[in-house]
Amino acid sequence: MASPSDPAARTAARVAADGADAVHLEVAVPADAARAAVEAVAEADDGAPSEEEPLDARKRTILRAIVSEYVSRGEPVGSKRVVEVARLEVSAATVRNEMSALESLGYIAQPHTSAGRVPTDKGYRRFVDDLSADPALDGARRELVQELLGTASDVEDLLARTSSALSQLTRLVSLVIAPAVDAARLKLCELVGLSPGSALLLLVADTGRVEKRSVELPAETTEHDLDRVRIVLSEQVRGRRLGDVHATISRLAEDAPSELREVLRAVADATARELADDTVHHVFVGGQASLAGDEAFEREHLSRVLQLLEERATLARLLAEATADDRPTVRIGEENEVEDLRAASLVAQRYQLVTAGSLGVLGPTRMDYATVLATVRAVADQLQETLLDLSR
Amino acid sequence: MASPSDPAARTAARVAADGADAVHLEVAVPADAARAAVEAVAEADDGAPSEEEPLDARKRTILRAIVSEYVSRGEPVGSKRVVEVARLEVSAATVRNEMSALESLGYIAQPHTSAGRVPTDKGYRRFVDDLSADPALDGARRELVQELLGTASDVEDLLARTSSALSQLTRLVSLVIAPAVDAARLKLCELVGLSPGSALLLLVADTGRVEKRSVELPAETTEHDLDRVRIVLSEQVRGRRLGDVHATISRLAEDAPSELREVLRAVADATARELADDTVHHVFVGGQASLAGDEAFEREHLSRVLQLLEERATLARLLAEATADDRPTVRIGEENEVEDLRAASLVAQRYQLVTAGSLGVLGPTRMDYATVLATVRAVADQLQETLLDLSR
DNA sequence: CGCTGGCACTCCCAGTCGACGGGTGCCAGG
DNA sequence: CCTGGCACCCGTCGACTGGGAGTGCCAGCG
Repeated sequence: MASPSDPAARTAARVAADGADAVHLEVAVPADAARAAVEAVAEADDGAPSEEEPLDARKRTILRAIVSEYVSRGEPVGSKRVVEVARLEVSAATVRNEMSALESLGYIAQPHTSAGRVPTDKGYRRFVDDLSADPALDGARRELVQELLGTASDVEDLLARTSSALSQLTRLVSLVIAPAVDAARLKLCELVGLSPGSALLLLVADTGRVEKRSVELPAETTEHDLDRVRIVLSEQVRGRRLGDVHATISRLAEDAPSELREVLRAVADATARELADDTVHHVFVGGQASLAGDEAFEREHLSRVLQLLEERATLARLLAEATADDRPTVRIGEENEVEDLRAASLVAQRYQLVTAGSLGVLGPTRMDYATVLATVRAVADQLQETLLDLSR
Repeated sequence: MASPSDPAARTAARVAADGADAVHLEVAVPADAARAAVEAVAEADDGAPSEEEPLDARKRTILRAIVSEYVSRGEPVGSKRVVEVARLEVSAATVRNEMSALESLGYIAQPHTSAGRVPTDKGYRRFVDDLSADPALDGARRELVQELLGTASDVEDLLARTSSALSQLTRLVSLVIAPAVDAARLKLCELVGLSPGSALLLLVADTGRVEKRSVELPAETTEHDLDRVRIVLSEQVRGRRLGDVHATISRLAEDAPSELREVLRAVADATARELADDTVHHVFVGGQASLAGDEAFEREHLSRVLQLLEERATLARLLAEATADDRPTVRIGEENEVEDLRAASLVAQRYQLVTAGSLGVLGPTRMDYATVLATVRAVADQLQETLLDLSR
């Protein structure tokens, strides 16, 4: 599989090509088969990190087979198919008994009596927990990630491209939120007069992020006043944290000569809005189109999810909350608090810069968790690296 | 939102609500067939594309009734209903004859033999052309527009909110593109060192728009060099047009002392990308969710349209091209060159600032053109006014 | 005791049939 | 030129049916 003349181009072509009828995973299945064989013999009891009920090796194998088969085929999978795909040496009837057990444990369910089985949220959860610690992305894709994110003209552009890459690679909705800025140090604080009554306040952080706010100036403000304010600001604010700017300027206003006080107050007002609006504007969403193609979402439902994707503030909260620690997080179906996402899964990871931002993808619960996890990890790593490069 | 007694709002709500059980019809095929038939018989007016054939008053009334009834109800409308809704003093049979005539003229079509009639693209076109010159928005909505757009902290924020307002008011996909900047005058040109190897170039236009580009500095650049470059830039570039910046800085680089030349070249490089990326980043899209609710778009199709909405560059081109003159533009179905928009209509209008930007909405051909046109106009007007205020 | 093949059963799905009804086109008469 | 009447067309809906996939259970086997 790995001897191409032009690896990057080939991967790109493949990624582009198989979109039509979604054969998601090439990674997971063969790996599963191999691991299944081993565990069937060994049956080493797992360390049981959280409160998972013990599942014997064969049950685990069967569950794994059902999940990956259902993910790739999209149809309920029956006992016969399980035998084939998991290469089990037992009969379908035996598997049926096991499946019946798995069902009463809540890992799988049948859409209708006498249809095949489908993983439940709990089943997916178990599947994900049982995944090998860190699934790696295959070389070609990793190269593609590097190619897509290696260069960047500025942070914002980079994040936008990250989002685009993520959605292209996974064919899911991608979410990227910019690192919070309140801990970043200010490199520049500038006030630009646009017209007699108004000015623009510019704040540039050492991460390269630029915030701007228009300021309504008192009517009697002179050019000269403005110059003085500019100097004061530039001197006093530089080097401070963005989160402290409002307090700093407010204090300046109190101590300032009366003719400058009003102007400084206006500037302080402008910075008050800063932190509230802040993250909101910096959520990047890509690949909504993929949702429409997915049968998991009915019209009505689809519409609500798309609406959710437009509420940047909610999204930011959602993602931030899901990436509380450093490890990749998977929220499956009902595990999502948000009502509209009960049929969806979120795979997210944090990335570090000065402060952490996060990124992830959102898609139907029926997704190829192994590959998606690997991709999210790889993209997060690459993003972090490029960001580091950028502020090197 | 608007009060429920407000007729326009009621219409909008109804249109939005009954999407669920609307019939999907292929307008194109029967229309083509009909037109072919006509041309075979009549073969008189082949060469006249944009000229409207005369239509007697009753036919116009009937067409109008069919369009508005179909838009609000979503079902093919029969002769009997036309009589009711248009309050005609003739019998259904008579109307049937007229409808038959309208059909062979290509204004309406039947989805299947012996179903009611549905407007063709040509029918909508005629309907729109026959609309009273400028449909006004009712008071309540106009107030709402003002409320939504009256205040703004900066241009970008304003445009984002315009987009949101537009999609909420029309329940369609909204598109807003920022005014092109190359004619705007620069108020500030600043170079901020972020780390030894890199800096950030800031350009602020008198419209309040901020452009930023990161610049890779030559390794040997000193703090002092940077200060000198900063002064040169600040002096030489201020007041110029954004479109001329690249040329100006390139010239500066040639004339500069050798130790500054490389730095200025790097800055010039950064501004080269300016105009290309420019408009791309400043397209605001809102209300995608409304597409999902609409039966006019099949899954596959929906997905392609959503994808189109993510290609900002294409969108910008599309919209700019549609708003060549000052008047509101309506592109109905097949009138759109873009393949994926054959089932959609675009209603757009330009707004003026220093240079023109444009905004509009995109939705199924089956939309309430009168209300939508009025809304687009009102929003464009209000936006323009607020922008003017902002740079007063 | 666990595994197996066999078997009856359940239920979805796709296709067929027929009644129904809305809407049309045409025609003969005012 | 308009009208009521009438035959006809066709899509929709419900009922019915056969096929098929998958299950649960059971009796028998190693």
